[in-house]
Amino acid sequence: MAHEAPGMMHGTLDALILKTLVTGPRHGYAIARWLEEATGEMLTIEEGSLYPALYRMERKGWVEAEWGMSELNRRAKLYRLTPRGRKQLVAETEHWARFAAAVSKVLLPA
Amino acid sequence: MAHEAPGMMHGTLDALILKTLVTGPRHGYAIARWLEEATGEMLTIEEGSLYPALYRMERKGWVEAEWGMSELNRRAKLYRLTPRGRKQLVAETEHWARFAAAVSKVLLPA
DNA sequence: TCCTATACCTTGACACTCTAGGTATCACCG
DNA sequence: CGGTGATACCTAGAGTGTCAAGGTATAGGA
Repeated sequence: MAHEAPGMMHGTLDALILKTLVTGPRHGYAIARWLEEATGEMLTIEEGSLYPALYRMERKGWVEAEWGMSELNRRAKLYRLTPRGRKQLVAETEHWARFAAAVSKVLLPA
Repeated sequence: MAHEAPGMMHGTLDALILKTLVTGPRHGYAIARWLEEATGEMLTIEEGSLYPALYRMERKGWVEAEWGMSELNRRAKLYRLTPRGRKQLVAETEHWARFAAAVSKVLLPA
């Protein structure tokens, strides 16, 4: 649903996408569906954010793309995590944990 | 310190600033210092983000400014939370809690 | 006198997200 | 057969917020 404020995903999108790929290669559309499903529609990736993010991460060497077939036998571009992507995910996860803890400490009543 | 990645504050800055003001009026510089101190240097507000954020929130009616004196008896612009600012803080805090929970659920090991 | 801390301000670049369009294929249903 | 909705990808442009890097001014201490 994402009746959320625009820009809500800012900063965490890469990590979320990378995380989606740890269990194996996935195509873009599946990444978006999986994330929605996994968070009960709480988090939604707009396609206008998703694809640019994937290209960005491909340029950085965090993921690799290859044309293939989806589960429904349709043309799809499959993204696979690279070793560097794995390292990046670890780093971003750690950063998220510390950042979230700090913000929560300030924002949420003790 | 803020050896953090650029853009880290994205989205949460307003809420953090508003929260800083619940205990009473503060001037910009004090807001930045307080937040650093409260998070053990984990979160830092760059001045180039802080002041624009305050003007933004003033325009939106979340805070009100008034020239006065700092604790050190220096000219300082004191910001005070308005009722609308208080409401905004509640909303943003709730949003943060749900957002952080969703992201953590995906990112952090169960 | 010089330096540091206090306190505020602004410009411009940068990065990311989102809106809002678009293409093509396939399955299903009337 | 035509229409519709889901799948799957793509892109241009706008909007926005954050940041880097400059700047001003004053007060106090060395």
